[in-house]
Amino acid sequence: MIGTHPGPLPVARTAPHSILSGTRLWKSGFLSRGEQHVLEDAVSPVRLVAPNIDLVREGDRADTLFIVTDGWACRYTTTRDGARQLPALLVAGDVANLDALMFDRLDYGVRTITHATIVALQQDRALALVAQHPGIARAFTWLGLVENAIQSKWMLSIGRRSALERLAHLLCELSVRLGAANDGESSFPFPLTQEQAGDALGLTSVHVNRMMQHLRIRGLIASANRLVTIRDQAKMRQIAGFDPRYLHIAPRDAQLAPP
Amino acid sequence: MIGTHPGPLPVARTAPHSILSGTRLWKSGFLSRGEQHVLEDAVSPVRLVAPNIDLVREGDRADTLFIVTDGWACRYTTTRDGARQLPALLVAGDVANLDALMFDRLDYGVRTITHATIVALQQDRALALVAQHPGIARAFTWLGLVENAIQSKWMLSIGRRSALERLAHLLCELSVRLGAANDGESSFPFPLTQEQAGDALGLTSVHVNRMMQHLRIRGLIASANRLVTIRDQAKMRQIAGFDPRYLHIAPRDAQLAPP
DNA sequence: CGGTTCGTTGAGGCCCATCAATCTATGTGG
DNA sequence: CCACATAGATTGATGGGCCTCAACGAACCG
Repeated sequence: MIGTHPGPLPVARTAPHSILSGTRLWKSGFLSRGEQHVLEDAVSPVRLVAPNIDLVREGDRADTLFIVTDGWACRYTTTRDGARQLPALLVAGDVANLDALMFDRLDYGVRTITHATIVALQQDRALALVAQHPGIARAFTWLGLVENAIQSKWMLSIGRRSALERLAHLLCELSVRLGAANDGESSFPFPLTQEQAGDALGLTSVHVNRMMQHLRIRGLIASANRLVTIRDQAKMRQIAGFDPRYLHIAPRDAQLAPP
Repeated sequence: MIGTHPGPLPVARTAPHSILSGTRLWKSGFLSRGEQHVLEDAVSPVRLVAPNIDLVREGDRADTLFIVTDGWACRYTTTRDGARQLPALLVAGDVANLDALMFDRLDYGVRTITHATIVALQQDRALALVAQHPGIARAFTWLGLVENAIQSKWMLSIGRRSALERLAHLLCELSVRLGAANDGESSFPFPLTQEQAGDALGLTSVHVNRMMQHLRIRGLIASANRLVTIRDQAKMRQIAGFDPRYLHIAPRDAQLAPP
């Protein structure tokens, strides 16, 4: 569904067809080859999940980490009166619920957006791996820190940017995270319902619709059957105030990973 | 300025007057006594900082972790046109910039709010400690995960709650984080300027002012010289939709910490 | 005591929510 | 293959929550 990531940075490849290559854990560059194998072995068989299925519900016990290997999912939180906010969009390669590593209860839910392939990792096994393999430990904490950085930027968007800027910022972010071309034009899948986009941006679906039109009419984007193409990267980033560094796509010392 | 935290949960005390006891790293319960000493030794001498001083500016190199041992500080981010959003408020015991552990550049700034006492930890020393001491590693990643959870809740507030609910939620959160009494009334220092509160909540200072009055007139809070008291916890939590579990004040296995 | 920061209050307006209707696309069963 | 159902996109009208601008009061401080 979502193509595998060719990846802008050439990561030392190991087993090219392993289920977890392409994962952010891998791309972090912290895993030795041995650790990669150990992790592959610890993980559950791949599971295919239909759209709009909860992997975890808000407040559920959390004895399993989920890794999204294909498709889209999201974390979601809700207020008592049913309003929904997505703290994170999860694309191929993302770990859905890092907290499950150390918490026994999640205060958010995880739900698929598209058809998705999911791999599970039991909490106790993950903890054991983290204790025994420094590279795995580092990869996990690195992921946590990156998520933190992304969330901070989302807060800035939701708290201080206009609806148009917010939407533009999200599209710029996804363009980079999905590894779409960074020059001139860039196309990437965007399977979100306008309602889901609104839940990510703190807006209503109606207003997302109007802002999308705004961007379309201005010739900044085009969109057709769940695919968005940014026609003018420079202008979009200008509107959004987007600077991709916060995504930490290239970790500080990916090249320095132990052999 | 801000009192030391007696702490609602009885943590196994070690050196009672050590500079880092009272810190969330300590309270995490993951540090063995030896690790506590090692950490104490690795840390810079205490530094007193005046209000409104940047410890790190946005985009600065980040070779130092800062731990707030007394007073208040905040992380801040800004848009190109100067709007400010605080992704986090930092009170006594918080680590200001966990990311400095693995990133070489921060995409947010850290600034004091009140007079504060700060302790610094060099990145390379921190990394060495994390590599050698599993308890220290676990404490750091646990802290990162908790910060994640708090940020998610803030996003929900900013994205989906009304101004009144947002403010109420923040006050409820601070009441718990500061260890104020949880029954009936609870008083705690609130040194934020209304403008700073607005920057935390995604509001203007004017509107924060109006919402504070709203809460005051309804008899829900009282505030005088930088001190807030919540008069009716139950009703405040009701308004805010506040459930303290996301703060993870008591870590899952604090009691299980190695001796 | 003058300056500066912060809190308070008012008037006016805009951005986005709300409500509601229509249109389109996709799928389903007969 | 069509009738129908359903989910999602689109459009319009209306209103309100919060912002903006501006002025004034209050507290703090050298």
